[in-house]
Amino acid sequence: MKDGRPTRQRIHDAALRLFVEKGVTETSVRDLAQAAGIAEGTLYRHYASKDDLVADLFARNYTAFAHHLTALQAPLHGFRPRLAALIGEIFRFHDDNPTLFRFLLLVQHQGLPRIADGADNPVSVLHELVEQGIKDGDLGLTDPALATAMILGLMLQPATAIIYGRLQAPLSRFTDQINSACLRALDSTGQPTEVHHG
Amino acid sequence: MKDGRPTRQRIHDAALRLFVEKGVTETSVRDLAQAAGIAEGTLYRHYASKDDLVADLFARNYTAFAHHLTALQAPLHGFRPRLAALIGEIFRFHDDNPTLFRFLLLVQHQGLPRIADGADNPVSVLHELVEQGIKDGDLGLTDPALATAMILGLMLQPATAIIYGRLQAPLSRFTDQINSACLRALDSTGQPTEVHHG
Amino acid sequence: MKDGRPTRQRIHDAALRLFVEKGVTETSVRDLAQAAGIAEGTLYRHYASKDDLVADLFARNYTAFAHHLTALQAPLHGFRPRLAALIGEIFRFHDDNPTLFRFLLLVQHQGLPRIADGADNPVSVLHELVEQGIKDGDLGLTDPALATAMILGLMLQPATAIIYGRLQAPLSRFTDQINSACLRALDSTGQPTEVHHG
Amino acid sequence: MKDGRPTRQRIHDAALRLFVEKGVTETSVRDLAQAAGIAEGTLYRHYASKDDLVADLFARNYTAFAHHLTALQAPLHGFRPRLAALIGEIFRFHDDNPTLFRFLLLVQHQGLPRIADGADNPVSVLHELVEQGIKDGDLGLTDPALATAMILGLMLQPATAIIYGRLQAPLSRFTDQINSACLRALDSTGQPTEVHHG
DNA sequence: TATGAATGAGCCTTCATTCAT
DNA sequence: CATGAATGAAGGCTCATTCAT
Repeated sequence: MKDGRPTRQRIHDAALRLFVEKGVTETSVRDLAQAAGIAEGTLYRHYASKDDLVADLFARNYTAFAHHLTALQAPLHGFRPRLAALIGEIFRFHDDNPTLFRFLLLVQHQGLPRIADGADNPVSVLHELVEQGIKDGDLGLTDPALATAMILGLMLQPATAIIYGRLQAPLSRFTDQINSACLRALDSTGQPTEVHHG
Repeated sequence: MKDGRPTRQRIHDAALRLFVEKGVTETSVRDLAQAAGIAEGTLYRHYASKDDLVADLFARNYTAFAHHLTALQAPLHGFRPRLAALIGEIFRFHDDNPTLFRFLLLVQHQGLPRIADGADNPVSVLHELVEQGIKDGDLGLTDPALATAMILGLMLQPATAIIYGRLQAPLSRFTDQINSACLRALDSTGQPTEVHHG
Repeated sequence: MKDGRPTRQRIHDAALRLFVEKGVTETSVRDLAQAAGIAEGTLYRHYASKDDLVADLFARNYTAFAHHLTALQAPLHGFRPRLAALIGEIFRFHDDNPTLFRFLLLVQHQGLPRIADGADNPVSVLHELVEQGIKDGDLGLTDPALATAMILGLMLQPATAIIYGRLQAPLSRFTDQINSACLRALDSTGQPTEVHHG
Repeated sequence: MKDGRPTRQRIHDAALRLFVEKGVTETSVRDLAQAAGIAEGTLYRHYASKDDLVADLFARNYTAFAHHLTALQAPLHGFRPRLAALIGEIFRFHDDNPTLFRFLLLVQHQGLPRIADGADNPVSVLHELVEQGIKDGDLGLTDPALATAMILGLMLQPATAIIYGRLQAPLSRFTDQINSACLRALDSTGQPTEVHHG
C-alpha cells in the first residue's frame, strides 16, 4: 500500500484518476482514501474538505497551465505563430497527462465561477490572442468570442473523440491539421475550393 | 401546484430543468418531486428509478433527434446541402429548447455507453454524412472521425459559449458563419488568404 | 419494536430519557433511533436536526411550563400565596415527570440564550413575582436578583439531591418545608431563634 | 506560543478555560493543544487520555478544596462559626478562580460517581457539619440531607446567577446575606415577620 | 395512480489516540 | 519529552427507494 510518494501526491493522483473515471460527485472520500492507500481521515490533513481538494486541484493546474501558455507566447509575434504554439502546447499537455487534461475539462463546467476570467484562465489567453489578431487584421472574423469558440471546438472535440475511442491517441498527431483547420475556419475571406456535389 | 399537464410531463420538465441547473447527481428525488408538484413516491409510478428517468429522458430525445436529422436529409443530395440542413436544424433545436439541448450535451458525457452507435445517434448521423462526403470526394480531409470531431466542435463550442454568457443567444444567428467555417475547415486544399504578421 | 404511540411521541420520550441519562452531546442520533425503535433517517422527518430536536423539546416545554405558572398566579394575590402556589406546582411538575424536569434543568445551562427572557421563562416568572413582592414591601431583601437566586436554590438543590440519591423522592414531601424556608430566608428582618453553640 | 509556564500547567489552564467555555465534550483535544500551545500528541505525555485529564483536574481540585474546608474548621467550634467560615471560604474561592469553580460545578454533574462520598468531597464536609449541628440542637431542621441541600442551593444559585449575568460579581459581596439567609432558612422555629399581603 | 412516512446504506467530516521521528 | 501525520471508528445527515393507505 505504502509506496515512495508523499501522501499529498498520492491523494492528488488518485483523485485525478477517480474524478475523471467516475465523476467528482460519484467519487466518495472512501473511494479516494482507498485508491490513495490512506485512511479517510488523512485526507483532511491535506485538504479542508473534498470540495477544497477539487477546487485546489483545479485552480492550481488551470492557473499554472494558463501562465505557461502566456509565457510561451512572449517570444513570439503575430497571430499565426502564436496560435500554432498554443495548439501545439495544449495538445502536448493533453498527451503528457490525459487524466489531468480531462479533469480540467470536466470541472471547468462546474467550477468555472471559482476562477475569475483573466490571465489565469487558458480560455482567456486564447481569447486575448484572438482579440489581438482581429485588431491586427490577421483574421477574417470580427467577433472574438465566436472565433475563440471555434478554435476551442476544433481543439477540444478531437480530444473528446479520443476519450470515446472515436479517434486514436496521441492528440499531437493532429496538431498540424487542427492548426491549419483553425486558420481556414477563421479566414472568412478565403475561397473554399469548388467541390463537386451530386 | 396542480396544473393542467399530465404527471409524466411535469416530471419530464422538472427533471430536465433541474438536471441542467444543478447536475444529475446533485438533483435529488425530493427536489424532483417538489419541482414537479408531486409526492416522492409518485415518481416511481412512472419510472423504475432515478437512473431510469435519466436514461429514458436521454434515450428518448437523443434517438428522436437522430431520427429527425436522418429524415431531414432524405430529400437532400450532396454533402453541402445536407451539412447545411444539419447545422441549421441542430441550431434551431438548441434555440427552441436550450434546456433539452444542454441536458443531452451533459448526459452524453456520462451515459454515452448506453446508446449504441448507429442511426439512433445524432453523432453517428453526422459521422455517416461525413463518410459519404469523403467517399464522394467532397471533402479535403480523409479521416472521417477527425472531420466529424471538427464539425462537432465548431457547432457545440458556440453553444457552450452561450451557456457561459460569452456569446449571445440565439445560436441560429451563427448558422451561416458556422456552416461556412465548417466547409473551410474541412477543405484542406483551400488557400487561406495571405495575412500580415508582425 | 412498534408500539401504539405515534413516531413523534416515541422520539420525544426516548430523547428525553437518553439526554438526561447520558447527556445531550453524548447521545447519538443512532442511540436515539434505537431507543425510539425507528430508523435514523426517520428522525429527520420530524426534526430538522438533532439540535432542532433539543431546542424544540426545550422551548416547547420550558415555555409551556412558564405559561402554566403564570396562569396559576392570576387568581391569587400577594407574594406569599403566589410563592406557595409556584413552589407547589414546580414540585408537582418534578414528581409527575422527573425526566422532563431534569432535561429542562440540564439544557437550560446550555441553551439558555435561545429563550429570550420574558414571560416565557419560568425563571422570569419567579423573578417578576419577587420584584412585585419587594415593591409591595412583602420581602425583607431588596435585591430581586439575589432573592430570586435564593428561592431557586432552595427549590432546585433538593431536586438535585434526589437525582443523586441524597434525598428520597417525591419532591413534594418537602413543599411546605421549602416554602417556609424561602419565606424565612427572604425575610432579613426576622429574628432567628437564639441557638446554642458549643 | 511558548511562555514560561511548564507544559502541564499550560494544559491545566487551557483545559479549565475551554471546558467551562464550551463544555467538556465540545472541547476537542485539538482545541486543547492549540490553546495550550502544544502538539496534540504532547497531551498524552501528561495524561493517559482526555477523560483522564478531566478526571484528574476534577479529583485533584475537588479533593484539595474539601481538605482545605476541613482544615479551616478545625480551630472553630459550633455550627454558626463553622458555617460562616465555610461560606466565606467557598465564596472567596469562587472569586479567586471562577473558572475552576465553574469547572467543578460543571463536572460534578457528570463525573460525580467517580468521587466517593467522604471527607474528600466538599459536599460531604458540609453534610457532616450539618449533621453535627443537628445533633447539637443548633438547627431547627432535622433532616440533614434536606438542610445540606438548602445551604448548597443558597450558595450555588447566586454563583450561577453571576455566570448568567443576573448578579454582579464578586460573589463575596453576598457572603453575609447568604450566611444569615442560611441561618434563617434552617431555623424552622423562627418567626418570620408579619408581612402585608393584598 | 398518488401519497408521504419509514428505511438503512452511504456520505462527508471530526475525533481521540498512536507512533515514528 | 515533544511532535504532528496517520488512523479508523463514530457522528450527524441525506438519499433513493419501499409500501401501507
